[in-house]
Amino acid sequence: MSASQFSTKQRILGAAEALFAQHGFAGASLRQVTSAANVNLAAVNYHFGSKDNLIEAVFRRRLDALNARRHAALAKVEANPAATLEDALDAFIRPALELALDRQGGAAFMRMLARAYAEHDERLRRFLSDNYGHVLREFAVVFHRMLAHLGKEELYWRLDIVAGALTYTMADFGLIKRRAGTSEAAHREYTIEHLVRFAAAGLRAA
Amino acid sequence: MSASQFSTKQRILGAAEALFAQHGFAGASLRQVTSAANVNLAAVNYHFGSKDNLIEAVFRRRLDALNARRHAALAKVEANPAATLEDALDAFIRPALELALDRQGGAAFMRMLARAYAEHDERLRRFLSDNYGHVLREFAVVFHRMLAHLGKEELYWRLDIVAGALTYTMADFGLIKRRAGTSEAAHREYTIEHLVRFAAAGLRAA
DNA sequence: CCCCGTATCAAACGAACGTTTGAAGGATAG
DNA sequence: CTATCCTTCAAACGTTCGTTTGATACGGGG
Repeated sequence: MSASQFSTKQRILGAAEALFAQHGFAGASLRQVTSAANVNLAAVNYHFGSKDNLIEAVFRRRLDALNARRHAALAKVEANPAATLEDALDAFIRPALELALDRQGGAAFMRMLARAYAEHDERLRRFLSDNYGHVLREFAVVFHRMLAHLGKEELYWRLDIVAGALTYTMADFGLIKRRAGTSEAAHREYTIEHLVRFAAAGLRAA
Repeated sequence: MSASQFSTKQRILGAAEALFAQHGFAGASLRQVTSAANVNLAAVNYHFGSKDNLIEAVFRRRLDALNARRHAALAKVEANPAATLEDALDAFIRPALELALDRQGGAAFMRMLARAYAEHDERLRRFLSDNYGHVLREFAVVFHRMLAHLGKEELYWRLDIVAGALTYTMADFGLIKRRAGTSEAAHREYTIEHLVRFAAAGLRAA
C-alpha cells in the first residue's frame, strides 16, 4: 500500500495541514483528511478526540518550535546593547521564513496561519494568545524600546500592519518560485533582507 | 413583522455579507443567511440561482463602485504631472477606507474581502481578476513609473506586500474604535495619512 | 372576470458532515 | 496459549448542508 513511513497521527496532521491551508477549517472535511492520509475515518476521533482538537494539534506541532526559535533569537538581540531595529525584525522574521521554506509542509502551515489570522475566530484567537502570546508580547516590549519616539498607540497600530503584512507575505512565499540560478539559502537571505528593510522603513517612517 | 424596508434581494445580500465576513463562505450556511435576512430559505436559489452566485453578487454590489472610484481617483493622479507616489497611494487607499468606514455594512465587506484574499480560492481569484483586475493593472503601471529605480520583479513583490498589508489593515478598521473626541472625518484622514506614509516608506526603501 | 408572470412558502430531496459503535487485528507480557 | 491493551476497520448514527418541488398568494393587463 501507499502508506508512508510516518505514523497514523503524523499522517493525519500532515494531510490536515495541507487541506486546511487549501480549503479552510470549515471547508476541509475529515473524510478528505483521512482519505488523503490513507487512514480510516474514525482515526481522527480516536487519536485527537474531535475536529477542533485536531486543528489545535496542527498548530501546536509547528508553533511550539517556531515560538521557541523566535524567543531564542530575541534573547540574543536583547543581550546585545548595539542591536538595531533590523536585528529585532530579523529575530521575528527569520524563524518564520525558514519554516515557510522548509520541505515538510511548512509552506502549507504558513498559509493556514494566514487564513486563521484573517478569520478572526474567537476560539482560535484565544488558543493562540494563551499558548503563544507571551513571546509576541516580548517582541512588543523590544520594539517599544527601539521606537521610543512613537506613542504607544501609534506603535501598536504600526505593529499590527507589519504583522499582517508579514503573515500575508510569508504565506505566499511557499508559492512563489525563486529566481532561476539562485540557491535556496541565497533566496532565503534575499527575502529576509528585503522583508526586514521593508518593515523597518514602515515602522520608522516619520 | 420585522421585515426591513429593503427588498428581499437586498436583505439577503446584506445578511450574507455580514455572515460571510464572520464565518467565511463555507462556514456560513444559507439557512443562517435567510434566517438573518428574514426571508424564506428558497429565496436565495430563486433570486440568485446558487450559493456561489450569491457570493459573486455580494462582491459585485460593492466592488463595482469601489473600482470606479479608484479608477477616477487614479485618472486625476495621471492628469497631474506633479503627482507624487503618495498621491497614487491615496487614490488606492482612500476609496477603500471610505468603504470600510461607512455605516452600511462596508466594514463587514472589507473583512470578507480580506478573508477571500487569504483563501487563494482559484474560482474566486479568477472572478475578481476578470471583473476588477484591469484597474489594479492601471495602478501597477503608475507605480512602475513612479518607482522606476526598482526592477520589475522587485516592484511587484513590494506591491504584493503593500496590497496584503493594506487589505489586512483596512479590514480591521471597522473593528477598531477611534480615539475619543475625534470626528469620523478626522479619524479617516488620520488613518489615510498614516497608511499612505507607511506604504510609501516601504515602497521607496532603498 | 380570468389569466399570467412574479414572489413567497413549507416541505422534502439526496448528499455530505462530525461523531459513535462494536467487532476484528496485532503485538506484547505473563 | 491466553489475556490484555492499543489500534484499525466498516458501518451506522443523527444533523445539517445546498438545492428542488409544488402549492399558494398577489397584482395589474386582456
